[in-house]
Amino acid sequence: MIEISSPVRVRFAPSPTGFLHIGGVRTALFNWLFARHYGGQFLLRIEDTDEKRFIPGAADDLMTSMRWVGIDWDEGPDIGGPYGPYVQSVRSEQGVYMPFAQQLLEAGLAYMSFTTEEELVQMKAEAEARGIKAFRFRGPERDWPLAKQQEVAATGKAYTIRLKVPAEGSTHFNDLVRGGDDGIRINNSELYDIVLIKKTGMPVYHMAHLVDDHLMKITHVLRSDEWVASTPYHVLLYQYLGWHAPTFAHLPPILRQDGHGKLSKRKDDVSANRFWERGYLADAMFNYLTLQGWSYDDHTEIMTRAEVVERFTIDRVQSSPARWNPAKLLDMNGIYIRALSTEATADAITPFLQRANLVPTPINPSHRQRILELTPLIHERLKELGEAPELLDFFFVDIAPPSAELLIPKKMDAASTKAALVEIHASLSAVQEWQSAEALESSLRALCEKLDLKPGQLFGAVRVAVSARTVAPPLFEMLIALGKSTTLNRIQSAIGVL
RNA sequence: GCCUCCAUCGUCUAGCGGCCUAGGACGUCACCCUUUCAAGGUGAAGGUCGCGGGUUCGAAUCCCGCUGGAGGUACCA
Repeated sequence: MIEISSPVRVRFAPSPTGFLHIGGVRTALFNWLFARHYGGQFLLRIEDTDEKRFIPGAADDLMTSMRWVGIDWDEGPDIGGPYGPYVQSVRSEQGVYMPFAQQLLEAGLAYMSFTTEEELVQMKAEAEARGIKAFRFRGPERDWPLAKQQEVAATGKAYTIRLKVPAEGSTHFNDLVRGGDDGIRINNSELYDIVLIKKTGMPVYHMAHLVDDHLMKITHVLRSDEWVASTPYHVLLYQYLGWHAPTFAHLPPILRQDGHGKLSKRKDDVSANRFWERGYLADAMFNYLTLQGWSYDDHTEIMTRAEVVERFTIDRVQSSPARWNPAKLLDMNGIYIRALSTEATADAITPFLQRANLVPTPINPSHRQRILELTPLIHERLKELGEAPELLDFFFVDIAPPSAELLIPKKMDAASTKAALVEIHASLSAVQEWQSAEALESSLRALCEKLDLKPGQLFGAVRVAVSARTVAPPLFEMLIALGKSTTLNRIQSAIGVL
């Protein structure tokens, strides 16, 4: 059993380089769950130290995605907090990071490096040519006295500030989910002198996140597993700065459906906003994501938010990768949709009907009423709310008469189908009360006997005649919803086809 | 290549030395229900616990090796 010392402070620190994809949401979610379960704070921090990849508006999009699944934060760029600001570019401008780089420089634990990117590429190529299998950059300036470094810098030559990693020994850290009891250890000879401050003066991730985590009093770092390889640098930095390192927990990656590689926003259609656009319920997404890398026991999958918060412990987080499984998500979405009330479902599908121009925007009372009537017909058949328009369009707009091919039931021909439809038209015309499915059904069942047709044949012909499709809601409820005159008109049109 | 991590049905997972002739879910298939499609019900197929060695009275569970996969190897995060 892993003991977690409360109170706990965790953060989600995305970089605004595009929309938030589902893997990012999962990372945010686990941090949130961790904070809520162990009783602590969850904060949001924007890591926009990469000027080249920055995308305007991405930060807002990302917050929208998080709010959608129900993740809220106690401190963040939009709401502030005691350790703000929560945007790294702003912090950098305020000079938050430089003093610490300076401290390292003065202690001889970092150095000004005048090697350019071009020179570095060349050095690598040369090393490779000489048969050196792994090139680990150590700047020639690493052993220069600081005064000499400053002298060259004073000439106006551009420089970066690099971490001076130890030549020997190894670096070790513990991880709440990976590496077992012995933790993870790497030889320092595998490390290279990473850049801490770019030549633009902007800190690199390794520097910025670490300074911020310390200043913001982060106690636990739950992040995606791609960071384990650079954690040794972070451990070293904490030592050099004389700070107590937070506890690490590297979350398992979410692999692509085919298992080859991690889920990526470029190759996979997994941006968070895609899911609400297609009609996924936030609760379903929350529940599904919860199971991507975590499980409660051997049989419980459907859980409310409160249940997950209560049950989420770090020791039940998987160390092996999860796999993106859209079929499972779809199934779960169906479960959550079916659990909705008729009213809630009607509200949920309304935007989709509006987007398909089947109902006006804003909605008016009569259309709202109409949607309410129609919702029970498709409610339990819905797996994505976005399917609603195609399931319901023929209730709102005129349909082209179905083709003869679609209209003619099994073991029947055009003539017999036509004859049957004429009889159906007559029978239904005679129905006075157009409100009872039972009345309509008994009328048509009587006709089945009279014409010696199976219900499947006759009902099928009616279904196609009024909806122009073979898959539709239950027939009699559908006829009632359609109304008597529309039903009869469509049957009449179908007769004309044959 | 090198470094690190990971390894149970097609997929996700339960399992932390005897309860396992390995449990659940998704998916698949069959049947029932039935006017179509769903939903629901019942059931089936599907795993020599990646492979090979150990440790132990006993291993899916511990150790070692191998193999496979993923991640990292940027003045990106």
